[in-house]
Amino acid sequence: MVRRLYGVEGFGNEQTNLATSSRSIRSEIRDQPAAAKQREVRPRSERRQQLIDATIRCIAEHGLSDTTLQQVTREAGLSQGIANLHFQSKENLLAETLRYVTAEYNRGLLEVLDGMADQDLSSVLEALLAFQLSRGVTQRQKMAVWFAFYGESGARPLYQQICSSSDRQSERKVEALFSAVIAEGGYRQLDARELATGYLALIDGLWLGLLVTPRELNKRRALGVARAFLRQAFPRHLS
Amino acid sequence: MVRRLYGVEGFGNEQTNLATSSRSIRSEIRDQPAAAKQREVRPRSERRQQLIDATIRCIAEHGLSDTTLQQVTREAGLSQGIANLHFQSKENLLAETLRYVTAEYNRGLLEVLDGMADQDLSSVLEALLAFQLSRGVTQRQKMAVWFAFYGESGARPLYQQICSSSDRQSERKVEALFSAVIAEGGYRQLDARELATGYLALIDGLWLGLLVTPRELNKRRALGVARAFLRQAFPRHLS
DNA sequence: AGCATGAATGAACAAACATTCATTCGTGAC
DNA sequence: GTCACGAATGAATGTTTGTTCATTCATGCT
Repeated sequence: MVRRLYGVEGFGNEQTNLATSSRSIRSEIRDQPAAAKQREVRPRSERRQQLIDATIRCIAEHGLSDTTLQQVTREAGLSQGIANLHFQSKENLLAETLRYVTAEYNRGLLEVLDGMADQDLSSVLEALLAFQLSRGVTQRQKMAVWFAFYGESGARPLYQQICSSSDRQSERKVEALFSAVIAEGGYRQLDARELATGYLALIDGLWLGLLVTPRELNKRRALGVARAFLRQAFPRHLS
Repeated sequence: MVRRLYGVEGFGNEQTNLATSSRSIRSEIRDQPAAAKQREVRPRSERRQQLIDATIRCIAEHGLSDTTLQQVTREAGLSQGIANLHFQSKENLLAETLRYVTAEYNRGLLEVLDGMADQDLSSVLEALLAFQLSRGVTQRQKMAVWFAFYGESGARPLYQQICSSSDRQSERKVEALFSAVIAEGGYRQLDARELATGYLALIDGLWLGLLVTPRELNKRRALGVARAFLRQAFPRHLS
């Protein structure tokens, strides 16, 4: 529409085609032999996931501030406008990326806690520790994304909303587990809610340490610290 | 230099002056009566601090991604180019802001721990808790800045370096305090370093909770959780 | 085989950005 | 009072960015 103000229709086309072919010729000379870029049609959900994955990689590598749509679409091996096509706006792509990362984490947590309903509580506690400090959860790429959004959430209500609903969900699950452990172990003096808040804050802090000071804190030490916390609370449930 | 390529000297000046005065006239009509903005000369250090303070407010309000030099200089009530004049680049201004915030925190921590060297250890522990969850440290403005940089530090070596050197400093101080408490209380089974790592991670996690989920976690509850952690570890030092 | 659909492309655009620098003007020395 | 210094200003600049949309083309239906 706006472009119509400048350049007649037929001429516009010729101009575009000329520019395109001269560009192709130049790339053939400087880059690989033309790269034979072929257009591929894929279902919407697949494209969206492809773009979310690329966004995660870009945030981890360049930070949230320096992540651009051009980087994301290049990382995904797709064209400029495709992010807007599938997500309408950059803002929306970022929000969906945050939603995806938090949902993935909560799904994993649910699997651990609900999938072990028949096991003894000591094993569930160990499984919880193992999951929260597992390779998948603590990989730099994921933590970088997580905390990039946390950092912005102070100023962005939408991010804050997504993060806090995720937090509430996991806190409830952990609190329920701790309640069961307290009942079984007869740890009369403990408050399940307070303990869950403390444990999850400790885990958040350890993740932050793994991200920011990897020299000082590695996964093994973090696991030791977290286990010590649970052992102090539930001495009869952890070795 | 580049501007010289375009527009002759005398003409350029006239153009500039014209644009300026027509703008002033328009603002006089729409805004306050000309506002009489007067130029003030102040020492370099004062201007730098003024800009750092404005940067903190901008990051807290708009987030690190959306903080621009125009916002910062407007917030400071100064002109466009002054940030570059005193900090060379935006990148440098942000780094100096992070340095300032971390230094301020570490100075406060030092005052508490070294200033109470003559007091009994129970009081020092209480003072530590009180400081880390004090009004000054936990105000949204400061925490927002803190975590905004933490979030980006995964991708920015400079931020990571500043944050981690600050962390190391405070960890050493707290570890020394815990060592003394362990010796005095005869808590044989405890490892001061592991406990300090855990305690500081817990505090980080609580700060994050205060920032992201203020509905779920307020300062009083956070203080309760942190005190419970220390009471579990040092029962004979905390009520 | 031909056609209609809409996914994919990428050049163009407007807005926003950090940075530069000629100019202005407050300030202290004489 | 005059002068020189340099802090402060803000218009101009070039670049980068998100977004738009005319065009291209793969795909499945008839």
